Amino acid sequence: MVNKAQSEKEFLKNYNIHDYDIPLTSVDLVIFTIREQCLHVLLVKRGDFPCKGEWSLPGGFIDVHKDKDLDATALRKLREKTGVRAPYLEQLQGFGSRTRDPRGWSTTFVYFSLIASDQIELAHGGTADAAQWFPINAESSLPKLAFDHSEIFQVALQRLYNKVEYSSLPAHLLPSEFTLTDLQQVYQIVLGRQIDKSAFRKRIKEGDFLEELEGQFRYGSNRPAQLYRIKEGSGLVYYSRTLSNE
Amino acid sequence: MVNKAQSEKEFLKNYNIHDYDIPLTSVDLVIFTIREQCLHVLLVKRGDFPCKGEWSLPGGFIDVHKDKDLDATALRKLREKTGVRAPYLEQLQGFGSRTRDPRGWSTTFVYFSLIASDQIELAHGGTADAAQWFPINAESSLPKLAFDHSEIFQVALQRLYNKVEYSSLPAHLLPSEFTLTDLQQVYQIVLGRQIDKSAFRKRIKEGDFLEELEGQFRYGSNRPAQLYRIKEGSGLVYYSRTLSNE
DNA sequence: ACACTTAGTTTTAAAACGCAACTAAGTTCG
DNA sequence: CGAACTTAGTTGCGTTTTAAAACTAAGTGT
Repeated sequence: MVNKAQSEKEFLKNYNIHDYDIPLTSVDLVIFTIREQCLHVLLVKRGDFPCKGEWSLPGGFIDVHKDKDLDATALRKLREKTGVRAPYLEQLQGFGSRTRDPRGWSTTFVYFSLIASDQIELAHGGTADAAQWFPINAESSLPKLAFDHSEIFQVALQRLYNKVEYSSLPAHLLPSEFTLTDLQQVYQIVLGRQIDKSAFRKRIKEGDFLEELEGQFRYGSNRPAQLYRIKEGSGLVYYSRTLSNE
Repeated sequence: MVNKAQSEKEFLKNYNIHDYDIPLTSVDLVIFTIREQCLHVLLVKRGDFPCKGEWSLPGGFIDVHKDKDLDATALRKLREKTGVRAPYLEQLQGFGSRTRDPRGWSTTFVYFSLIASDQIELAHGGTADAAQWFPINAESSLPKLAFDHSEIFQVALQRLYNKVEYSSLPAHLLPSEFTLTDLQQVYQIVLGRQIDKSAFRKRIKEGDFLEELEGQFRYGSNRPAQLYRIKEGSGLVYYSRTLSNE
C-alpha cells in the first residue's frame, strides 16, 4: 500500500498503522533493593501465555491510551508491582529481535530501578502474577527466566556494578534516613569487596549530595552515628575516579 | 478481544498483533565523524511525510522480514546512508511518547555511531533523501530537526563528551592508521580543550588498545611519527580517571 | 569506673599528577 | 654540508592525592 498524499494533513488521514507489519513493543523493569544485607531483584511468575508459569522480569505493554511516554509506562508498571511512587528510575537499554518472543518480532525498553526495601508493598492480590524477591549472591542463582530476560538481567546487573564504582547511586537503595556506615555497607555489598573508610567518607563529602540531619543520631551500644538523607533535588553524582580497595 | 487459549500453541494460533493498539517503532542513528579538524554529524532531508523537507537524523522502521534484531536494523540503515560496514556502533537510548510523531504513539531506538571520514561514501542516488554532514562547533548551529530529533541529538552529543573523558572511543573517529598526535587532536577537538602530551601518551600506553605498525611512519618536514592502529578485537577501554588539563 | 564497640579524624609514606624542560630525528634553507 | 627549524617522543621534579593504619570520640554494658 502506497500513500500518495500531497500534504501532511492528507497523508495523516490516509495513514493506518495496521497496514504495516510492525513489532510488538513492551517495557520491562529490573528492580533492585537491599534486604538482609543482600542485593535482591524482583521477579514475577507469569500468569498468562506465553511462558505461563515461568519467572520473568516485571513489565508489560505500553498502554497508548493511559501512558504519555515511556517513563510513564515504566512508572505505572513499577507502581502496580511494588506500590513505590518515587523510585530511582533510569532507562537501561532496548532489546529487540525476531526470536525473543514467540508472538513474533518484539522489542522491549528495559528500565532499571532502585528502591528502598522499607518503601515496598508487594502486590499479591487477585489474579495478579505472584511477585517475589530473589537474592543475588554467589551461593544462590536465579531461576531460568522467560524470553531473553536472563540476558537482560545480566546486562542490568553489570550496569549496577559499573555505576556503583563511580556514582552516588547506592544511596537510593537505602531507607530515607541512614548513617554513613549504612551507605558504606551498601557499596560493599554491591561491589563485593571492602572499601576504605576514610577514602569513602572523603568522597561522600566531596560529592555533596547528603545532608546531615542535625542533632539526629542512630543509637546503639557504642558511639551514636549521625543520620543523613539525600539532598533534595540532587540527582546522581559522578566521581572522576573509582573507589580504592581497603 | 480476550484470548482464552488453554495451551501456548493454541494461544499463539489465536494471537493477532493487529487486534491491539500498539506504538510505531523505528530505529534512528546519530552518526559522528571528524572532517577538517571539526566534529560533524550526519543529517538527512526527509523525502516523505511526515515532516517532508525537514532535516532529521537518519533512520527508519524495523523491517520485520529483513532484520533479525535491532542491531541489524541499525547496521542496515547505516550502510544505506554511508556505505560503512564495520563502524563503531552502540545503542544510545530509547525515546517514546504519544506526541513525538504526528502518526501517533511512537518509539525509537537511537544508535550512536562513530566512523572515519575516509570510509564514507554518502548515498545521494535516486529518490533517496539528501544526506549532508553538519559541523558541530560554537560558531554554527544545527538546523531545527524533525520530530524530537533535536533533543535526541543533544543526548547523543552529551554521551559523546562523557565517553571521550574516560574511554578509548575517539580512536574510532580516525582512519585505520594514525599517529598519537592525530589521536590527541581528536580528543582535543571533541573535548574543546588542550590536554597534556605526556599524560595523554601514558594513558594510551596503559590502555593497551593500540598496536605499533612496526617500521611505518608518517613523514613530514620534521621527525617522522610512528603509525598505530587499533588492536584487533579490542573493544572500548575505560579509564578510572578523567584526563587532565594541559 | 573501666572495658568494649563502633563513629569519625588525623597522620604519613608512597604513588600519581601536572607541567616544563629536554632529547630525537627528520626536512629545509643558506 | 651544516645549521636552523619543526614536530615526535621522553625525562625530571615539585606538588598533590592517595591508601592504609593509627588515633581520638562518645556512647553502652558490667
